[in-house]
Amino acid sequence: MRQIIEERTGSFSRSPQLVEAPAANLRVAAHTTVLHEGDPARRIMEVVEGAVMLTKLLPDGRRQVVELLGPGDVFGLAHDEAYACSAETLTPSVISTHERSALERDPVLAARLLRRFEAQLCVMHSHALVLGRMSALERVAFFLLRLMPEGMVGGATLHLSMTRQEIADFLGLTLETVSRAFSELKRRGLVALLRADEVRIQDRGSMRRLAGAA
Amino acid sequence: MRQIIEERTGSFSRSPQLVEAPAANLRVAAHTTVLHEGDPARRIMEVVEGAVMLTKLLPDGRRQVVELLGPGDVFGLAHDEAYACSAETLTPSVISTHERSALERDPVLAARLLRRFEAQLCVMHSHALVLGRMSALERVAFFLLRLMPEGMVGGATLHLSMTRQEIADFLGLTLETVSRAFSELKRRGLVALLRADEVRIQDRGSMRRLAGAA
DNA sequence: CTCTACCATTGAGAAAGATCAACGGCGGAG
DNA sequence: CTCCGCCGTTGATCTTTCTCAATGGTAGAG
Repeated sequence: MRQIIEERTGSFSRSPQLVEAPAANLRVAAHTTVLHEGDPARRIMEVVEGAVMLTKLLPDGRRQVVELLGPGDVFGLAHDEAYACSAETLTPSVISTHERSALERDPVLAARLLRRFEAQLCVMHSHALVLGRMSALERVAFFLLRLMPEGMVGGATLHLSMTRQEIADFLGLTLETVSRAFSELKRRGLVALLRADEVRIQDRGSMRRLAGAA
Repeated sequence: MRQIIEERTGSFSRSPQLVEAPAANLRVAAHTTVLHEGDPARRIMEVVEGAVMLTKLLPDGRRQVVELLGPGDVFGLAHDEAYACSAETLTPSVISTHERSALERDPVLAARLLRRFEAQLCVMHSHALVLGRMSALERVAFFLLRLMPEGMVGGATLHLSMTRQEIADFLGLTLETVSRAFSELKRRGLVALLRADEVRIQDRGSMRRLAGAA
C-alpha cells in the first residue's frame, strides 16, 4: 500500500520554534493507507487537499469508517501512544505532517488544531446521532447532504469517491441496504443517479426533512 | 430545571491574562440540564467532579446520548455559535466554565483543552464503531467495561447512575433490549446484578472478548 | 475490440432488534 | 405504614435490516 509519490519539507506552518520538528507535505495517490491503527503514533497530520477516511476494525474484521476528512481536518490521533484509527485516502491528496512534539512548541499549530478538533468533535456528535437513531434511508439522505456543499446549485452533480461498501461502513449498514436506499431515494424523486457514483439532489427540502434538519 | 445550587469565581486555571474572562465553578445537583442544544454558545466548560451526559435530539423526539463525561472532560462545543448538544448531570457535579475568548488568551487552558479534545475524539471514534458495528450484547458489555475502571478489583461493585432508557439512548438501542442484554450477561455468568443499578463484573475476560478488546 | 475484474442492483428468506403489552419491585409522599 | 408512581423485566409479535444468491453494468487490461 503506502504508495507515497512525493515528499518534501513543508512550506506549511513554518515558525521559528520549529527547527527540530519540521512539517512535511506528502502527496499521496488515491486508495493509499497513510497510517495503520495500532502503529506507534509519532506524527500528527492535516489534510491539505483531497479526502481521507479514518477506519477502525474489530478483531473479526467488521469495519467502521469513523470519520470522513477534507481539507483542514486533522488525523493521526493517539490513545496510549498508538494510532487509534487507520487512515486511507479516497482521492489523490496532499497531507501535511508534524512531529507530535511540535504541538508544545508551535502555538499557531496548536491553536489551529484546537479549533479543528472542536469542529471534528461536533461532527462526531452528529454522527453518533445518525448511527444510533436514524433509519437506513435517513442515514443515506444525511450522508448525501453532508457531501453536497450548501451553496451548490441544483444542477451540479456530486461525484462519490466511495464504493457502496465504504458508504455502508461509514453509515453502519450493509452495502445492499445502502444500494436499496439509493434506489428508494431515486424512486421518490429526491435524487437522480446518473451513474452509480454520480448523484444529483433533486429535492433538497425533502432530503433535509428525511435527514432531520442536517 | 437549571437548579444551580452554588456559583463562585474559580480558583481553577487562574492566570494573569484572565482579567476579563474569569473562570467560574458551578456546583450542580444531579439530573440538571446545564446547557441546551441550540442556545448561543458563550462559554466552554470542564467537568471538575461528577458525571455529565451530552445529548442530541431529532425533531421527532428520538434522542441520542452522544458522550459520557467525567472529571477533566470538556463540553459546551459550538457549531455556528450555538451549542451542538444539551448537557445534563448524572450525579451531583462541579463544573468549571470559561469565556470562549479565554481560549485565545490563556495558553495553559488552550493546551489542556487540546489534549482533552484529542482524547475525547478518540473515544468518539470508538463509540462510532460500537454504534455502527456491534450487536446489542456487545454494546452493553462494552458499556460496562468502559465504566469499570481498569484497576478496579473483582469484588468491587459498580453503581450505574443511568436508567435503562439513558443507557439505551447512549448505545443506540431500546430500553427493553438493554434490559434483555443485562439479563443475558447475568445468565451467562459474566455479570452479577445486585440491584438494577448495582453491577459486578464476574468474568472480565469474556466481557473483553465480547466487547472486542475494549 | 473483447474479456474479465469488480462493483452495483435486486430478490427471497432469516435474524436481530423494535414495538406493544402485562406484570413486579422499589422508593418516596402522604 | 401504606399507597402510588416510576422503573425494570419478560413475553409475543412485527418490522427493519442482514444474509445469501443471482444477475447486470462498466472500466481497464490485453
